[in-house]
Amino acid sequence: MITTRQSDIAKKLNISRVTVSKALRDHPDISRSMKIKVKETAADMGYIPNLIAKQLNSRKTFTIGVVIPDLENSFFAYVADSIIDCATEKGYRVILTVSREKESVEKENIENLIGMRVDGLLICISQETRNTEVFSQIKRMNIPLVFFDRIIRDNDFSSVVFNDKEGAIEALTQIITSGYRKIAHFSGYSGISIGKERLNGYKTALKKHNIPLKKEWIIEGGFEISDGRNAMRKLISQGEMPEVILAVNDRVAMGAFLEAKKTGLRIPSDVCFIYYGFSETNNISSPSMSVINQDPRKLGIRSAQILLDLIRKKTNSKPVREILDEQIIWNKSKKKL
Amino acid sequence: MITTRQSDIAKKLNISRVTVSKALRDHPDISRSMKIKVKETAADMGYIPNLIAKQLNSRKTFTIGVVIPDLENSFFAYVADSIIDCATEKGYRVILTVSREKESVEKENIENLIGMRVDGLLICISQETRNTEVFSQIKRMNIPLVFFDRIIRDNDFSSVVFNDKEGAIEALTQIITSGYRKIAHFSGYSGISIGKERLNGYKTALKKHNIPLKKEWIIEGGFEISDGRNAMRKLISQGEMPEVILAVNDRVAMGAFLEAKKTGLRIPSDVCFIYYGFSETNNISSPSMSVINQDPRKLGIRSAQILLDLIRKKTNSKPVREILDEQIIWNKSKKKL
DNA sequence: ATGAAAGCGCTAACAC
DNA sequence: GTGTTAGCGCTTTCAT
Repeated sequence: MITTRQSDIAKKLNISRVTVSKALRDHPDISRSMKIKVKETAADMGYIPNLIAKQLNSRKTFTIGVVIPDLENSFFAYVADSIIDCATEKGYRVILTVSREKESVEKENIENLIGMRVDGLLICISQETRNTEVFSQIKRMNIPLVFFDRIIRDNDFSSVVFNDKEGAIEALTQIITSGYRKIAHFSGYSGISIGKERLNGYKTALKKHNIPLKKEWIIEGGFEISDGRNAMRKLISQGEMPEVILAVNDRVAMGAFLEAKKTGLRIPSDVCFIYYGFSETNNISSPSMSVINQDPRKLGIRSAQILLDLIRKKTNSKPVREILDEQIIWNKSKKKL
Repeated sequence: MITTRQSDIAKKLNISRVTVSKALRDHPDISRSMKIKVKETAADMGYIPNLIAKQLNSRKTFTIGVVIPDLENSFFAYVADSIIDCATEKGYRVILTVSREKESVEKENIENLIGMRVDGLLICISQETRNTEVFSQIKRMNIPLVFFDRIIRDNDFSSVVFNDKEGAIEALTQIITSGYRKIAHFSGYSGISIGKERLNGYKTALKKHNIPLKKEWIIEGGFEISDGRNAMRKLISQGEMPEVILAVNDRVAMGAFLEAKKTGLRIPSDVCFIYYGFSETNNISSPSMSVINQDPRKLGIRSAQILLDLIRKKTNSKPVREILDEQIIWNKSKKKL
């Protein structure tokens, strides 16, 4: 790679490299005419400042490091997009890393980002993550960090998450007061926080309205389309069908939806769906399903804002814990739900 | 931010910083016992090497810069994901920037990445991009660059693109030989390369089978869902309906599909759809549409591979121009198409 | 086997 | 106004 340095400009103009440095940064020391001369030659020579060198002595990189579990998941793609948007607007770059839901990869990514001396970290932990040693080190090193969407317990970092439990309670309350009482839940794994909270919301809502839990109607599995299909098959094989199915995420809902259609069930008259997700994933299912909408852009933007405030010390060191509300988007066919 | 430096380790052990540097890198100069001692204290002190400093004097960053038009577009999200995957595997980081289809933002991003002295660039130009001055500079600076998905004409950079024209010809030929002759095209803008090439393929395919072009059946517009809806409305208002519609991308197809359903058209018996896109976008439309499948992962991986080969001089400087084939995924309801 | 000196490209502090 | 000196954290000679 061929680059022009300040010293090259200095040599060409027969002046000191410091003069060049100052002139380029509009330092008041330098005369107007000299500034113009320097800037013109810099442009002529295609000078592009070496940020690495700048960073080394300012100990600021204007870069934030992001760790997400998976970019193919469009929820996270939207989050990443809005983080980049927000960061870029404020003059920060983004190094994006993907953990593939593996704790070990996550750890590598984080250490790598710290090695790059990013000014702050935005992390959504993997489903596997148990060991919190890395995070203690981050605390010790005093690196600004904001967890988003998923959090580790017992920490004093800032975080931004959705109000999972409340979402289910609100949605199911409305459904129940509309007269439905036969409600099943495809819950993913209740091992990870997201699964647990949503299941928790489901149970709480039913209890609140004195609807007894039916164990067969809480079907665990995974978080993928195939898991939704399996859950639906299992449900159908059991005989009695619910009127409403609450799915833990969009992919499970999709799988269940497709399987239901395949089996000849009419939607929404035989059974209808509501799921945790975000509106953009629901574009083409027909008839459309209802959504407990968790807006990824809101999540990304708030996380980035909080981190940047932390970096710029606009916040005192007390951790900010933000809980975002979801909106419920009802299926357009108002007949059902 | 509190960091441990090599000099801190040196001080603690009462040895020179150079010894520390060498010990950490397993330099043959240093004795086994000293290496162990140094590494242990480094670990104890939570030492994480400063890559910025390393980069400054090696003039290698092990970082590649990526510019994409939009991460909310799941096609590009998949591309980005696979680029990150491929780069990470080979020990490279990725700085991801988004141009939002704006030429000016794209230029800023590129200059920023060069400022960061990335080892190479992976660029998908915005729809607006006309001025190629930045790219000439990149050439002058001798920075490895690979264009993907969209290219600028008359350049000697490497590139990876899909065989747009050929895709339409192959798909339409099969459709025509199955007996269909009434085929419309929702073409986006024919101003940008992608629109032009696909339109070109459509025209060529019809000509090849002696089907006269109907101007009213080539409907321009944009590339979004709303544009698909508009195109469909326009088509319907014109009276005569085609049997098959070739859409320029998934969003246009989606809009057209939804509008057709809304109007009461039966799919696929009244009209059916085939579009440029990738299979994951077609999960839930029902009945499903056919796809001229352009696999974003293939695109991302090949681009990254070519760039990394370029960076590591495995390729001589001759530009590599790769054209990827698409696979046609037919609608499952074999009745139509 | 260990260390002193010099330098990567830039900037802050201090002369002249 | 302009230039000199020193240093950011690390590595690469080259002495000892």
